Amino acid sequence: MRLSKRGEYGLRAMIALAEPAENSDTPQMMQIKEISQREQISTKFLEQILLTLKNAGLLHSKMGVGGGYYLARSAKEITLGQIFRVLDGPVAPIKCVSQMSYESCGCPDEETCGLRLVMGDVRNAIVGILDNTSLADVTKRQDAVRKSLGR
Amino acid sequence: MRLSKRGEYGLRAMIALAEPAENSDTPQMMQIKEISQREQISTKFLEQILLTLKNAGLLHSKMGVGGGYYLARSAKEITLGQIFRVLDGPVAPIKCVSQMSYESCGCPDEETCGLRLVMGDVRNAIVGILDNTSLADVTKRQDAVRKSLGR
DNA sequence: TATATAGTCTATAGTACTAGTATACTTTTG
DNA sequence: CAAAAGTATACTAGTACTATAGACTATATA
Repeated sequence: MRLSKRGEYGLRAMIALAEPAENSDTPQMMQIKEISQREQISTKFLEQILLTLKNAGLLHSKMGVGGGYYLARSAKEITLGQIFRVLDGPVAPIKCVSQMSYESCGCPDEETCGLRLVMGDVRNAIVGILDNTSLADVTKRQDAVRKSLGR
Repeated sequence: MRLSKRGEYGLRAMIALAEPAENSDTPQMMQIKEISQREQISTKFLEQILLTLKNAGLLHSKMGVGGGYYLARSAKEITLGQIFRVLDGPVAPIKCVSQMSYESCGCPDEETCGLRLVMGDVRNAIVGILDNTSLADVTKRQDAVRKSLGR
């Protein structure tokens, strides 16, 4: 039940982009290098990931001097589920319970397959979290933890 | 967030072994071939999987004529989580939230890492299902579905 | 005790995926 | 025009996945 490195880095980068800048309430524009240094990610690998996210419509970018990446929509409107699916594919642990990309798993009787029933529950649990957590929710939660730690 | 074929086949086989035989309440002994035919799994691949499960103490076996595999404990005492971990390793989507095999994920500040907080929730949701669902629960549920379909 | 049955064990092979590297663009600003 | 910054592909080393093969060991029973 693993999140790939692409997924992990992509999610971390998106969260970083969602964090409000020092003196502003609006999400910031950041360069690949800034993010890769801050999150300890290979710059070249991160380039690919951000490009994928851009082509999927979750990020916008500006080329040239003073350019960088920024969120395509507000942090409230981008969920972790959207990001995850772009980078790691379907959320479902097994194809026969995937809503977005169903495929039969070849078991003798899908309707009464016990594994399918349970994995459906697992899918729903994961989707329930990822699709109902926005980037804004994440940064809010980070702030709450920081405050509770007195930082 | 994928279940491997090994995990899928292993879980399906264990569920099959947990299904009460026609005229008895006790779990049955089944041969590899029976299971592989019924569940449409390559026999040779299934051999390996059942062996792994046996070496992990979840199955017992009897060699020779009239032999086969049977559950090491009652279906009530074997959870899907136990089977999953033997075949697919840790349940956690990311190492830094794994209880059974924790490892730092190298992010700058683990304590306030938003991704870690959310993935912790995901882990708990999955574990909550897999560790609280026994093979007996699965077969019971299958029966309920069969009945509701009038079979 | 011979024989068929059934599980055990180890090796290996093809394929796909992962996690990057490398390189050569294109666009924008000053 | 030069430098900064993103775009686009191609490539690669390593690992994991999904098996397949073959020889071996234990058991029942005729």
